[in-house]
Amino acid sequence: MTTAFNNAATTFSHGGHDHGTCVETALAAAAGICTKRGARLTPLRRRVLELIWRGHAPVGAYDLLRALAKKQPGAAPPTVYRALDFLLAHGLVHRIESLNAFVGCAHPQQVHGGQFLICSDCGAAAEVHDPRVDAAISRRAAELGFTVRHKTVEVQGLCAPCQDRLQEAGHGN
Amino acid sequence: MTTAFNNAATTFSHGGHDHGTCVETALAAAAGICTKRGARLTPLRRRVLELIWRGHAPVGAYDLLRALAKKQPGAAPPTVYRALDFLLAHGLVHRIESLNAFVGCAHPQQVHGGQFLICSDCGAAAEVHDPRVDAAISRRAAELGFTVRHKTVEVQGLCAPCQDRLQEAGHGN
DNA sequence: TACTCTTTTGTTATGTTATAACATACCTAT
DNA sequence: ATAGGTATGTTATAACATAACAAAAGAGTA
Repeated sequence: MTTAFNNAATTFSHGGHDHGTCVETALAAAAGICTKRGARLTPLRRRVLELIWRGHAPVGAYDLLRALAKKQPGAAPPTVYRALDFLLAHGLVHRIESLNAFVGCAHPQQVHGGQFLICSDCGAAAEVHDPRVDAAISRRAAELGFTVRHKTVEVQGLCAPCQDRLQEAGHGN
Repeated sequence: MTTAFNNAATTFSHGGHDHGTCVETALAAAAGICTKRGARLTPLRRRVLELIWRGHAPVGAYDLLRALAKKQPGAAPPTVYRALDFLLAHGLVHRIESLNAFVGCAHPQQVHGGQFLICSDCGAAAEVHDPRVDAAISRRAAELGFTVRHKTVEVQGLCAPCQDRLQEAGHGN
């Protein structure tokens, strides 16, 4: 299967794609995975996942909480953190360490560490899986006798559309 | 110059090295760099850097604050965060995003992003600079039209000594 | 020296992120 | 129906970080 959502081009396309498709695909995939594993994607967990998939920019736990609280007055920090724990454990979302925020996983079929390109301008985070990056890290760790449990790769910078736009804006100055 | 401190072997050597040398070397290097740049390594900043270099495990800002407060009753969060800002700006320490903590920089001569191997057992973080990792990330970003500003690479796992020790402990079970 | 400008530090308050601990409700299988 | 596990509600607090303004300390100059 080729997941059509959340590659770098889509992630950084700034509304130039049908985001409803991203959300639907992600929720359907999540439901399927949970069923297969006997895990329960409860309404609350599903709702949190849906809120995370509202955009391609990582979302903070308290942003989720505020959104959740609109329809669910009893919501408190543990409500959202417990849902996030579940989603993280099943590889349905990733935590972006450098932002203390969470983003939907583009490839939830198997749990994995992610590599992320994070645009400082539009805030979107694209998940990439470069085997060369992965291999280079694993190789270096092995050389040093270090056993890898989890890799975090987060690259801050500017996505192509934002570069273009900023350059445009610069012409007038 | 070859910096003898804080390579993976030293970092993960668990007291099997003269740590006083690490600290002295780091402080001397920091002093030299600041002088060269016309930056002021004030007693407070120097003290914070020294506290960070007490060990090879990343230290939280509030741990630093508690240590600082023993000899400096007026110390408050901004005291330590401002010192950290200075040290970060001059590349004398790194922030470990996945731990919200700070560690001394092994190669402060030029400001740079770091790659870290972080042992989940002993807590030590070794700074590595693998050009292949760096190149692989840059190459992938370039392919996607993404301009890199800062790379974060943090690998959680087990260092060699901890693996050995845990295996030893396992024999009895 | 006295003045002034800049940098650094002190101080108080608050914002933001995350978890502990215990109570309640809800499924599910016998 | 009921016991045992899983999920959620609820209150409180821990841990991490910054805003805003005041005071002090350094550096250059008249």
